[in-house]
Amino acid sequence: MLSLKKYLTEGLLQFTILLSLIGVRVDVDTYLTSQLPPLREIILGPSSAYTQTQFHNLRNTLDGYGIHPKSIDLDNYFTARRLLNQVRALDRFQVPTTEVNAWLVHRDPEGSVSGSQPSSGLALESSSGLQDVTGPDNGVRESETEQGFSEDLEDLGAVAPPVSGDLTKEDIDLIDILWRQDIDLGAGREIFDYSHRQKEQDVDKELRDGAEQEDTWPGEGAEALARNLLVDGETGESFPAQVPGGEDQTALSLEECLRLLEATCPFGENAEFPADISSITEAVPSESEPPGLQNNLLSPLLTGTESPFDLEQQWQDLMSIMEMQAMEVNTSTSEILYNAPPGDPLSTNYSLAPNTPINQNVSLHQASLGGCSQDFSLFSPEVESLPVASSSTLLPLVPSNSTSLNSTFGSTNLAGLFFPPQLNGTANDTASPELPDPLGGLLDEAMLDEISLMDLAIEEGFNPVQASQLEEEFDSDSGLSLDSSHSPSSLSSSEGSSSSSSSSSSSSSSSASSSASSSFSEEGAVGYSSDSETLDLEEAEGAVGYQPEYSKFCRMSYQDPSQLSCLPYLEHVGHNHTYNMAPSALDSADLPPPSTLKKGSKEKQADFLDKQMSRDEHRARAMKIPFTNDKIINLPVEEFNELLSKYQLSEAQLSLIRDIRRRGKNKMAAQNCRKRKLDTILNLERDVEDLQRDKARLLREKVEFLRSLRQMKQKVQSLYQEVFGRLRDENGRPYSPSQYALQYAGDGSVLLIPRTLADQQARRQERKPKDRRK
DNA sequence: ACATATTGTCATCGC
DNA sequence: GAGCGATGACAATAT
Repeated sequence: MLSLKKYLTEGLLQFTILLSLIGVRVDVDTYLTSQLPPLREIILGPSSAYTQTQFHNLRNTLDGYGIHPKSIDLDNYFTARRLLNQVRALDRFQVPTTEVNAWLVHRDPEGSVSGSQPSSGLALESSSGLQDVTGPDNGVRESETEQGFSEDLEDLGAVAPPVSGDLTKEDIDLIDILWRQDIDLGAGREIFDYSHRQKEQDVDKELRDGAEQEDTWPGEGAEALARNLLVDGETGESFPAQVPGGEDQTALSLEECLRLLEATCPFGENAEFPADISSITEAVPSESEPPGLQNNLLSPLLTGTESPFDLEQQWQDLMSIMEMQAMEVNTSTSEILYNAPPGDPLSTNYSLAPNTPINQNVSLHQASLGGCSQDFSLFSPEVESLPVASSSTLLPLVPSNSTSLNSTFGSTNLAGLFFPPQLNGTANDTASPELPDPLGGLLDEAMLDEISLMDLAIEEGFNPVQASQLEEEFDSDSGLSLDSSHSPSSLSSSEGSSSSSSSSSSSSSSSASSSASSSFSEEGAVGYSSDSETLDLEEAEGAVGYQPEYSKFCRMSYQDPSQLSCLPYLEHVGHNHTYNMAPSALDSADLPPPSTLKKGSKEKQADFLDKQMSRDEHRARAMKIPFTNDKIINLPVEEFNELLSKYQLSEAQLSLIRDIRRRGKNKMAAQNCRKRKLDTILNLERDVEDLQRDKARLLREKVEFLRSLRQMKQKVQSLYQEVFGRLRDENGRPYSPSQYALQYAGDGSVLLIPRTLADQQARRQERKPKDRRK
């Protein structure tokens, strides 16, 4: 039964991977959810395990790199953040190629990083391309899948807050209890995400069908399965499965293939990732991929020929199509464009040759600068003298398409479009003022910016090839949702726990906390949870300070809420205040009874407690201050004065008490201040990330626009040349392009006018938009 | 022993 | 003006 199940699981997985490699999208979830519940159980495991997984993920995000109040490890935490940033940066432009290697390290099951971070590795993978193959985690996070790449990453690293934000305090407490139980049982963090859940899953499984203990952990998805890791049901250890025969090698080789694919295409789409390989796509047409979608970029021009449409709608269509294209087309955008499958509208209708100037199989540099030069040549006078040569590589358009041109460019002087004044490399200024070309200004600017775009790209360390490959990660809606999830919405969630810290400081709240990061929220709990951690029982007995804002951190504290229970009197400072406790308690603590066997230990305890006391506490005890420092510090002024009035205190005592109060308050203020400072830094860091992401996305969109613009212009040019070339005078001879030009009228008619007249109109129209700008 | 990080304290400012 | 919080700067302490 064991081998059968394992074989089935691994076989399915390998088959799925294989199918994915050749471009067939396999929606595992569909099968799992709808048809084969047993299969789902086999592969995914009991659903309860998910819950457990998520519970532990709360505490073990990045496998312990998330900040836990019990183990504040900012170094690890920031290391995790750096790793996260690196992973995120993979879809940013400035990422060097070497960082992709770091990504691969994550994937390595034997690697130290992934070995210690099973959960993070998995989620990273699931967001990187195996999502459809790896069912389990996907199932849990299905709703988040559309949030995009970084959203998943977000959930990984600093994610505890958003999750915890949805949890009730009881949930947190439960998590704490589970956590401590795990710790008490000697369970290391590394087993929380894997073995621990494995054990639970095994238990569930035994209860259900008496299954064997050894099984791969379904929650880890394809990766774990591919690793052939087995988990000892008792120890929780995971070890490589000894798969008889060559299965293991097969799995490894498949995984190697995946890695290779990711290395070459590290920003692959989740499901469509394999389908992006055009050759594979050609060999095995993908069912899921909309046919010819990537080439629908030009469809507005084509579809427009059949039905009248408004320009705005057309533009929106273009935008949406480009977005879809950006999502669908990945690293091999150019390949797909030029190795388009048969039946593709672009290739069939336009016979766009691979040598077409609109060569997208180039780097951004080529796409930009080349595009510029191309545009210049496109509208340079040589074109008109070489109509045949140009049109040979261009598209034979049916004359009826001219209506779309009319709709697209309005009353455009086509001659002006293609034979503009030399000073202006673009032809959009020729749009008539009566019916302004909606594309005109935009395109014009876009074309002008194209040059600077390249500079910008270079500045950014923008790898053009990567950029062209990256266009989808954040593009369109996914990118937007990403961004929104990063700043505004994630804010709300993360702030749910974190704003407690920053809200106490009213000044920096709105702006600084407006994009509070989840890390931030964790941070908020750090300083004080550590303090509360050092609290001993004696502190909980009453020598606690009033710290209303800190009480909000109780939820993040691992301590038993029954002890601290977020009471207003909560000592946040890790000091021992027992010196001012009731004489009886004080005696028992500080004055160990002599002549006992435990004298030594008592003394040690007293010394320990003595060391725990702060200087002010020592001073207070020396001055025999009759109440606790906490009262001195945290009582409201009225009560404080009332308290002072109850005792006959010397001037020295009063002075000391006031100093204690001042210092105590200042200490808390300093802690708040430092925490705020840290929060601000983290927020700024996050803002920078968001802005960089936005910038990259806008840059990609711009590249897309320019690309489509060039294509449209090329089509217009080819149409013009097609029409012009077919015109014959009364003697049956073609018109000379140097003497005549076509002018597009607003009513859809095309006029053949002398070149001089066309030039005059072009100049006139060129002036008017400029006047309008002034 | 040294470097670095953390924490406590003081001075000062502004509310 | 007292009280208090915020914060820079420095020192003490911890790691």
